[in-house]
Parts: sequence; C-alpha cells; structure tokens
Amino acid sequence: MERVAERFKVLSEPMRLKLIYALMDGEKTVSELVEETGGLQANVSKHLGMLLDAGVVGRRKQGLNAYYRIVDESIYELCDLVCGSIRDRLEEELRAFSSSQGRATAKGQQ
Amino acid sequence: MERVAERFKVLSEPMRLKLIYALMDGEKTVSELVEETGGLQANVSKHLGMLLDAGVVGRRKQGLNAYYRIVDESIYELCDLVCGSIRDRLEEELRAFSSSQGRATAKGQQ
DNA sequence: GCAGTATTTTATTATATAGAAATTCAGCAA
DNA sequence: TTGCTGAATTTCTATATAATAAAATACTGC
Repeated sequence: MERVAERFKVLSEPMRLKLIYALMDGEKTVSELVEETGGLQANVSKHLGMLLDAGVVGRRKQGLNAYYRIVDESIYELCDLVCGSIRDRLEEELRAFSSSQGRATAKGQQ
Repeated sequence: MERVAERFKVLSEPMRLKLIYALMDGEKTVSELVEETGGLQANVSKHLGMLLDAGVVGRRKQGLNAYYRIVDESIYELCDLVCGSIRDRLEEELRAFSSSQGRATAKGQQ
C-alpha cells in the first residue's frame, strides 16, 4: 500500500508531470528540459532524480550532458486514464450545469 | 497539468488507498470503514471527503449513516497499472540481484 | 586550471496529516 | 417541544513533509 501511494506521489507534482510530458517525444538533456519547462536547473535536476529513483525515467551520461528518457511505459496509460477520468468528470459537470440553466431560463425543458 | 497532478495526489496517501480498497467490495458506512482501516473517525471522514470532492467516491446518506461507494471506475485500472509497474520493477531488481549473486558466488556463470 | 553541465546542500516557505475538541445532524423518547 | 444518543463532519493545533530558490560542490572535456 505504501508502495502504491509512493508511486502516485511521484506523479502528483506539476513540474514532474511537465518533465514526463516533455520526455514523451524522446530523450532530452537537463538543459533542454530546463528551457522547455521554465524551471531552475537545480529543481529540474532534483525532480529528475526523483523520477529516476522511482524508475519512471532512465539516465545516460555522455560528455557534459545527462540524457533522460522514459523507461516505464505504463506512464502513458496512467496519464491517459487520468485524463479520461478528468474529461468524464468535466462533461458530467457541464451536463449538470446546462440542465440547471435550462430549468432556470426555459423551464419547459425537462 | 495541475488537474492531473491533483488527481494523482488524491491517490498518494496510504489511508485513502486503504479506503478505496475497502470500498472495492461494495458500499460501506464511515463506521465500518473506521473499523476496517483502524483510523480515527475524524480522519477517515476527512479522507472520504477528499475522495468525494475528487469524484472518486459517491455518498448516500440514510438515517444516521453515510454510505460511501466507488463511482470512478477508472480507479480499478489505475491501481492495476501501478501494481503491475511495481511488480515489474521488483522483478527487475530481483533479476539484477540474483545475477550479481551468481557472479560473486559461482563466477563461472556469465 | 578553466568553462559548461549537472547535482547536492541549505534555508525558507508552504502544504498536508494526525489527533483532539467542538459542532452538526438525524432519530428517538420523555 | 425538549433533551439525549449515536454517527459524521468540521475546526484547531502541532508536526512533518516537500517545494522553491540560492549557494556551494562535483564532474567532464578542453
């Protein structure tokens, strides 16, 4: 249980999600990720370190650079599922709002 | 992005996961969940409130009791995915450990 | 040794949790 | 109605955790 919670916690930080999304189109260096996300280098490095510990990303060092890439493929499905769930929820809210609007402004509508 | 992070954060707490798992075999009251998880009533109620806000569970009040149930079906898949990912990771570690043991104790093995 | 990348450390701030106490709410009985 | 009881929720406080930003430290290649 602790492990599962830990796993979700790694994904519960916007900056880390940004990094994951940025890595979805291939391997990148820390500098590239710093530029793409707008974070400080130290923080980006720290978040990448956490993702590495969690086994979500892998690292390859070459010359002055560190290249990060996604290694846990389940990330894609996880994000898809959550996005779908959020979409469903918003659609539901929209439907509820619309029908209440309908009642208020054109009360014939059932 | 914030929304996705928020979604994962809801699932990043062991007590909330316990509650979700407890609800997987059907609707239960707060008292039942308190007993099953061993938490304080106030805390269980608070966590259930968060899950309710997040749209993960639903609530039905009847008499003195509040009955909670899972309403976001994607939870099942999410948990399966994470568990699978954790299992993969552990198997990988085990393999790496075993082969290093092999090298150390019976170094003929390549 | 110097310059460019990356990581680690430190301090501050913000957020979230557990636990205790107080409050609300529904049902029941005097 | 009034008060009481059980169930759930909310509020409050202390503690712990985690994020940011800044500074210091490593590592690599020239």
